Amino acid sequence: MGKHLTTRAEDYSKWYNELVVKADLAETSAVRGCMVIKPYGYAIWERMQSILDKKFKETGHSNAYFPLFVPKSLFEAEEQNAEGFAKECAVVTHYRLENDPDRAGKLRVDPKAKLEEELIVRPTSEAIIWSTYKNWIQSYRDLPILLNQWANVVRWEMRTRLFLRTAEFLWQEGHTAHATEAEALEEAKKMNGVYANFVENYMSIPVVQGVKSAAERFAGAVETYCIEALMQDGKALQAGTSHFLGQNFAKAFDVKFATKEGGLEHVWATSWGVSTRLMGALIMTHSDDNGLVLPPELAPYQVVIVPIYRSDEEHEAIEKAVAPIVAELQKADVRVHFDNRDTHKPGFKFNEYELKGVPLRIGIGPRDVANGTVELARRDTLTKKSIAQSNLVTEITTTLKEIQVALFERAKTFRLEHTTEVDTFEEFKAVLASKGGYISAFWDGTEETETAIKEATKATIRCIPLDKITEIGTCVYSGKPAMHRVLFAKAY
RNA sequence: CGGGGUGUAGCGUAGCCCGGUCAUCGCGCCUGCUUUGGGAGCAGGAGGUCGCAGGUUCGAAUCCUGCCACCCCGACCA
Repeated sequence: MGKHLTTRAEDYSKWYNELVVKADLAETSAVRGCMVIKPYGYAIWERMQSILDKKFKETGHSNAYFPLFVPKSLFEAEEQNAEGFAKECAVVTHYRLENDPDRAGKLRVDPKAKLEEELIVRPTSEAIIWSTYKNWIQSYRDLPILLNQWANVVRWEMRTRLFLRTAEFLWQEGHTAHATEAEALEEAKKMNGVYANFVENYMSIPVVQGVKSAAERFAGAVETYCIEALMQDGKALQAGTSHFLGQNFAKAFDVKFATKEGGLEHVWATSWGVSTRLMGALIMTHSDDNGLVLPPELAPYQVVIVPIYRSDEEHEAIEKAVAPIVAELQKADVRVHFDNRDTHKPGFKFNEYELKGVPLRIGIGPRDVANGTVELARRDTLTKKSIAQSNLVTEITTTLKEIQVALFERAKTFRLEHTTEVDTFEEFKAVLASKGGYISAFWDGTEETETAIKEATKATIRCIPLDKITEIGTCVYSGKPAMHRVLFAKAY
């Protein structure tokens, strides 16, 4: 068993933190709970951003940007939302510093510069955006509004973890306004589907699409759709959410529109988001004891070329052989990197790129130059084979596609093996304690039962799957009638 | 904010109980030579207010007090 495959939280956590740092993705910063995303980690995030951004545009959305600060009066307008985030807000109370009269060379907050009204650093932007939409919407002709923003938000969490939960994180948040309930509901479902498609096809992470129980729902939402992923330690991770907000925000911010028929109605809303937390999901889903494993779609470099030589003559011959390979791969839109550094030995580079998860590695030395071959190594299977340079581009483009699918299938198999149907609470607890993962069980639909199970086991309802089968059963906890199974798990 | 743990070079650590050639070792870094198909070898070298502030003592990494930071578990949470 690899050391990464452990359900011991402490060990897994240590493995995860070390990997994030060693693979050069990110590190903790001196600022409480915050993270520095390093160039390599950010390059992966940029890949994710560009793919998602394209999908948003394809589905009719535009990008915009709204302020970081939300005046307290606006923030508290939608009460459920405000209450939900109240305990984790950073608050700006002053706007100026001055020299400290008691400590030379030091500064203090100028007590005279206290703000009339405090500014909340956005934990999410519904409030600031809906206070703006109020001015933009008068008629049904102004609808729908389909906007997205790439931004940072701040949630003052007690305990943080690189990528998974940081005090400040990067994300995108879509905020849409619609004339009808049906259209808004459709939008919320559609964007959840966009997320599922992205996470499965680009990140190679299988997800369950579902809706949240009332207790797990976004504060201020009528319905929360979500995608749920399963990590290698058997814990679930919410990978993205899409909320149908009903008319809650329109009512709170008094956003009405004149209908075609001459009536006046509140606008229907959605919001949806994914964050740098997806980086955490990526790391925890595919990595092994040798480091990160990146799906080709997201890898900043899909192929790295490592030259092996003794003499300058050999080096020159290799450079000459590599040049056309690089050109051809680039022509085929393969992201390739020729690591021609002479400061590190091949063996060092092999390990470095494995740690960084580069999907394919080409090794080329004097033997290959003589034979017209290269050595091609796969990161996901750690296998190597010798192939002819003439077949290289085809071989590589095909293999990259294979890896993309293989990673998904491997993760899906893992999920299947870690999804257990149980019918008694004894089984429920036993499975949770032994192998974790998803537990599919009948639930009577009440919050009391949900809470009782959470208190007894730490497991929560991850979602009510969209593809649930309606059948008559008895609740695993209360024994009361239940209509369908839901997924329970311990979660991040 | 509760419970537990840890702070010694860029990183990881030994020493702490029993105060005194005690600042250890490994990785990394620098120089030179030899190396280069899986994290190179040898030789030499640089790098530390032992988390911070007090106290006890002839003498403190070591004992005492206070503070700070980080990690894990809980509460909170994407």
